[in-house]
Amino acid sequence: MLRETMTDKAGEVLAVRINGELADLSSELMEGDHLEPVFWGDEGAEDIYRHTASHVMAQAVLELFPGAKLAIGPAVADGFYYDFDLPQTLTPEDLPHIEERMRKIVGADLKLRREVMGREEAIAVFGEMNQQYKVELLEEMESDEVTVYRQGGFMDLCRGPHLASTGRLRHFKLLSIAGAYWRGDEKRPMLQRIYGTAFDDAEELQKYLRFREEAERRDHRRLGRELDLFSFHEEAGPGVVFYHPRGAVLREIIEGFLKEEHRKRGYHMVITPHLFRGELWHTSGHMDYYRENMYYFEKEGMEYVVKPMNCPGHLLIYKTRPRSYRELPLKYFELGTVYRYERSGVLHGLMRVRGFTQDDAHIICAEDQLEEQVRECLEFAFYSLRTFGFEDFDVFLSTRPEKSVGGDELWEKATGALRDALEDIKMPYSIDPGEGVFYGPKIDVKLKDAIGRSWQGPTVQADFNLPERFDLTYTGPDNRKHRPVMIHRVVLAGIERFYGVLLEHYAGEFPFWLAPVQVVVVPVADRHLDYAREVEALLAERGFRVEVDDDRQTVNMKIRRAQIQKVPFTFVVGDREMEANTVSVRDRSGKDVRGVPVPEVMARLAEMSTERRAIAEWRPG
RNA sequence: GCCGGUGUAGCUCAAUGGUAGAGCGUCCGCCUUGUAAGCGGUUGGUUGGAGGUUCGAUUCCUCUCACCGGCUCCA
Repeated sequence: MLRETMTDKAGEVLAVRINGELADLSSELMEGDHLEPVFWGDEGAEDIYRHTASHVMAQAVLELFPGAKLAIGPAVADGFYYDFDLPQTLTPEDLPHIEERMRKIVGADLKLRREVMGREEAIAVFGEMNQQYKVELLEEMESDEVTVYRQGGFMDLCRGPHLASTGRLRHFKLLSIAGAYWRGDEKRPMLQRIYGTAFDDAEELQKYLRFREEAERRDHRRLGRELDLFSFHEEAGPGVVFYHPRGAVLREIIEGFLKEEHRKRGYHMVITPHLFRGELWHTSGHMDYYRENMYYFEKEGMEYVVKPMNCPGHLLIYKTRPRSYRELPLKYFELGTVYRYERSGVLHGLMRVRGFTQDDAHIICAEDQLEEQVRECLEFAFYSLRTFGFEDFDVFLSTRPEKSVGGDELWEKATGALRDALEDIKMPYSIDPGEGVFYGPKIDVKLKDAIGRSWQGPTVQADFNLPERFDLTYTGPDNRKHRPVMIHRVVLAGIERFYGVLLEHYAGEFPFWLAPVQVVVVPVADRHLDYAREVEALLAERGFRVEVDDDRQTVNMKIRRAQIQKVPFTFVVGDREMEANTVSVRDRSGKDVRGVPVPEVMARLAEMSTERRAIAEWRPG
């Protein structure tokens, strides 16, 4: 029946949809069922394909390591994995062997057969096979019937659906081995996870593998070293960043942008200390809800905390005098450096550090101003991200977490305001249940970089709790005291992380306005050095970041060095240029234009710079 | 923090239970250079750290630190 329906493309059909539900190709049909074929590329097809690949891998592992116990093995975003409890530890050298065995299983073209089984029976069967993890899963299941899939001598507890046979699997690759806790719980046994990926199309697999190489090429840790931007030091401890001169320049540009844009929008810049008494953190609730992330110590019998957040400091400033409703919304902005303890295994270059600076602001306003303020924050955030070259975003609304302060009513009010603001600007979003901060719900913006990866970006958090804890008030038009609400928000968020994302986004090839070194002037021979210096001085006077490569090296070598350093423009100056007061402009793409008059060069560069244009090429014009 | 891996010159990487090596870089010469590597020489290491086994350890063992891939957590 199915065969006939699928006609000549039958060989390509991976599964079917019966009345909209994905199902095996071998499913039995009922009268009146609506049937759709599922091809590679259709929604859900990848998951089915990779899930089958994970079964084949499990079979291979079981054959190679007879004592293996199976945990779970789902399809994930870019592939699949399977967790095993093995009598021995795997090494990367094992992967090719497992792959080879997988190919054998694929070659044998084993049918995957679905079978419905009583839960008790399944517990007995898997118990017999010493598959205690499967037994544990079964014991927690609700329904009396479960499904298993068999292929050859291999059997796995599985909901399906699957490909019809192992022979249907075309292109796959095992990628890495990692540790993973049983059910993600660190109190449970550590299992060995094998990651892999699978595609029906060879070209797509190649594309994915190239994507991984590209990601490696863009790795900010590598670029940070190659471009001499920043470093980490074992003797200074992990998770704290040292910015080199060039790296500090880029950071200054980012911070300069932030200061300017905040000023334009009516924020007041403040500066608060890094070390406070513990008392303040008890008032704020951090000591109860954030303690495990904080650095604190005692001196002369007094408890001190290295600030993990900037909010309490800003509230102290608010409280220095009585406030009027006329002052609201009051917006305090700080490039606030905070320190948070992160478990040693989670640190990752600039993306996850222990000391970082946030572009942090706290907006204290009346309740009826909340929604508009949230909206302004979002607009500010999107404007900033676009300026830095990010165009694609995903937005999430995170609701009340388990550990939290404040009553239900406050949480509902705050969550409602965030939702309304999002709907107001017609920004599509999804809900992240329980992912809010302990003092309030939040909006998270994730940004997509040049190769499609998602990164945590701006957050906007509504907070009805801290104003209460700190007893914030303002005098209303009615001459009575009112309780303000506050917004915590960051635009680029942790500057370190944003810096890392930016580096990877551009693969170190920054647009002109962001490049740490914008121009290298290359004199052809010694006699052109003075002229090169003149050009350098002219550019530097206008605020451009320029260097002369005065090394006694060939022009080729000096150009090569500038190119490797990803400097946007190289100006070559020799006899002809010196004579005519011009430079020859070479951009990063390798294009060069000879004999451009210096005034023209200056004007063009100024344009690129002040407009913060996302380019660094010399276009004819 | 946990599981696994890695740690050799500034960088990329060799080597081996018996004197630790290459390329690039550094530095010094020569070359005076026209759009991605000119030539020659020179320098460079307590093999992450501490202990142990051994006649002898960079290699084997223990502890420790950092990093990498994950788990978990987050800006």
